[in-house]
Amino acid sequence: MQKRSKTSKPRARMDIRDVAQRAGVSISTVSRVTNRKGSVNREMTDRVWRAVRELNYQPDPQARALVSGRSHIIGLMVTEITNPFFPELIQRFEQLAVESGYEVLLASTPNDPASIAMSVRRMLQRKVDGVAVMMFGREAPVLEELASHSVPLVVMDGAPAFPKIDAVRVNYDEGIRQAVAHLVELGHQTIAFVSGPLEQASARLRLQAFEKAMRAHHLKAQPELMPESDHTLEGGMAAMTQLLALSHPPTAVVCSNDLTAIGVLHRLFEVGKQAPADLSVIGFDDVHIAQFMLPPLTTVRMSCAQIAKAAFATLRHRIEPASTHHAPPLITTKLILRQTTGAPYAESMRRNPTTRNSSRRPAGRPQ
Amino acid sequence: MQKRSKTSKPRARMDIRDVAQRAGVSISTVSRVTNRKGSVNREMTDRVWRAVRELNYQPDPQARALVSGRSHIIGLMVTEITNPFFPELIQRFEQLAVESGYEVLLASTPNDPASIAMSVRRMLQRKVDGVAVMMFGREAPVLEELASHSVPLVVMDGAPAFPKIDAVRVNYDEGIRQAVAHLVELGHQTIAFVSGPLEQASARLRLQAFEKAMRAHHLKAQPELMPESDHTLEGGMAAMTQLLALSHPPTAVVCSNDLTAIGVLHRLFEVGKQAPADLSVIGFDDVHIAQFMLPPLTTVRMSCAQIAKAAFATLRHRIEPASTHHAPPLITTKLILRQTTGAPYAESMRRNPTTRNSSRRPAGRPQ
DNA sequence: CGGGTTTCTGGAAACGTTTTCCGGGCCGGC
DNA sequence: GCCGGCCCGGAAAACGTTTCCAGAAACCCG
Repeated sequence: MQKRSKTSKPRARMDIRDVAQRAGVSISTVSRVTNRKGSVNREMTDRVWRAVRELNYQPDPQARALVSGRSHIIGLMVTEITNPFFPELIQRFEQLAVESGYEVLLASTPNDPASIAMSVRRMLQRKVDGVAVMMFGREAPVLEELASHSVPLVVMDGAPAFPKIDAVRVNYDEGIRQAVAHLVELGHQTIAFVSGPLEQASARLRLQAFEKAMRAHHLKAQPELMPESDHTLEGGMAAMTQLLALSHPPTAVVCSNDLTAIGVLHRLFEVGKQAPADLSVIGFDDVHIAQFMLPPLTTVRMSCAQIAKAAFATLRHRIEPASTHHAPPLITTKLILRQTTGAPYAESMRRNPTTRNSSRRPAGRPQ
Repeated sequence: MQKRSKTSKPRARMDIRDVAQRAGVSISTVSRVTNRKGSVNREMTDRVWRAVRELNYQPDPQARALVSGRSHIIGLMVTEITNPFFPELIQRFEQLAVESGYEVLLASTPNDPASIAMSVRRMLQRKVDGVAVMMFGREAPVLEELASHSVPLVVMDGAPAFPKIDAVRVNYDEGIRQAVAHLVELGHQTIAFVSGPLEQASARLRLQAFEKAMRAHHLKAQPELMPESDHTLEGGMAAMTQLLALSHPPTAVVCSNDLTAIGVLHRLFEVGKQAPADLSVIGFDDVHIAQFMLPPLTTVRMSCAQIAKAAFATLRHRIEPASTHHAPPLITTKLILRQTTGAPYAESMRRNPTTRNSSRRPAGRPQ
């Protein structure tokens, strides 16, 4: 105890011993009070809290983690950080984490297995309390390694649930069903779907939702109308190039995400055409910038706030089983009508420049 | 030593003691070897490394941090994570950090002082080795608090250098000069500038660069042609609404960032006009999506790779003065010509749809 | 050949917590 | 009134490192 007094210079940070001394109790008591573990006398509790306030004591997370084994850090693994959907998701997730006393360790890895493996090692090494995984395909090895160390895990993706791994579940069907129904109602028959990388579960699920919706309308989903892309702007352009080369090009395209849709619109522009007059385009995600496209992009909205909330809730429940936990809801999706969809073009209106401008407004506007 | 043997169950993680035992040396020696501090016999060094490999030993960062005081964590404070420029920056920065053995702790705070203060506290508590600050105005309090704890600090913003704080310096002048020159060459006389939030240093510097460029061309930068906006899509729209209401609206608009420019384009679309026929628009940043706008956005490019590199290099140099450090270069900016700029409309060409298309290519192409 | 200096090594003390263990006091029951 | 159990508080043992310190060995130079 007088060992402390040897250090002559005033230390910047307060110690648990300082608090104990000031409150006139032992350090064990201080620990018990601040962690709300074990029971201590009411009066002592007050004294301790007072001392904590007066000295502005903050326990050292490192020391705490060293002995307790819990770091109060949550790992966040992201690949496609370029996709504007993710920053929003990240921000929301981080906010929730902080509110619950966790820090967020970021790992924005490229999508190759080596980098991912490296990130996992880092997470393990830092002893994260849990990991949230945002969308990469081939997640199996990651999940396995983390799960084998029994690190709580949540994937924000409708991945088929591994035994010990939670997943945020999204109802892709509803939104995509609405999208296809909308197009059919406008009179479209040949509808294409530009899918994401099929190694990703979410991309597969979206594709399946599309196929299901098409079947529901007794339309054939032909393989050449369903190119596999990669959820990037460039990928969208490439896919559109493919579709334009077909002998019977589609009159409408549903895209697996907004970035793809924007790429499609861009390619369309490059060949001197535009939506919705020459092609109807529907995106997915409803990223913030979608409504600022020219024309504003019709898309299927998926609330990233909901996803972040569900993801964090399930993760937290795994980490602290005591915390209250209402089973997170199925994330909903729904069509947002804007201006990239309209009736399939008729020859009558195609080569008429005056109607082109007026055709910017889509034909039917339910809602 | 035989204390260890009491633990009967096999522990998952390897200890420094395991390594020492296996290599037949003391733990001090192991520490010295793995940290490359102090000098040890060549043969022993080999033995230690071999043991490390064989046991797959990874030191516990928590324990290491506890005693050494260095956490090997770098804080990353971001506000406008919605701005697509930042995800790219974040990813690059994180990658550099990881390559140098650091982790990145993310704090994506809203822009209010309370949240920022909270984030700073978290950083301080986790004993980050350094902090990189990405663009918020009113940074003074943060910087002061961190600096007072002598935490190395770098702001990615041309902020006027505080005494002890590094800043990545950007040459805004060059790119904006090119932008204005380009517009003047096309024949524009009344050129507007939609600025960012002037509490941000970077926004102020961009505005000043514009004013300087205008003066260089003997053009007046009138206040009503320089609305203050906020670097968001919505802000761009609002500013454009203002500009459209003027009795003598501008024929060209330079924007403080791409998001603003996209907002401007969108508002233009809403009133039935378009770039470049009715208005020339130039953005700033050259975010990836800019080239996918319809029409592709002419903008001033600022390399986020360069910024990330410079930021990390300066920060690292502060943290480990030993590390090699070439003074990071002034970040360059330059005009990227795309399709949102053209000659100011003349009545003769306005209502002529055929020339409209051909005017998409900007007239002059300096550079 | 000896003394001093340098190089190398191991032991042990720190770092700031949580947690276990134990003892003492108090209460109730017999 | 005595004993058992229960609550509460303190001492001390971890946790896994780095770092200080001291001693041994080797080396250099006179």
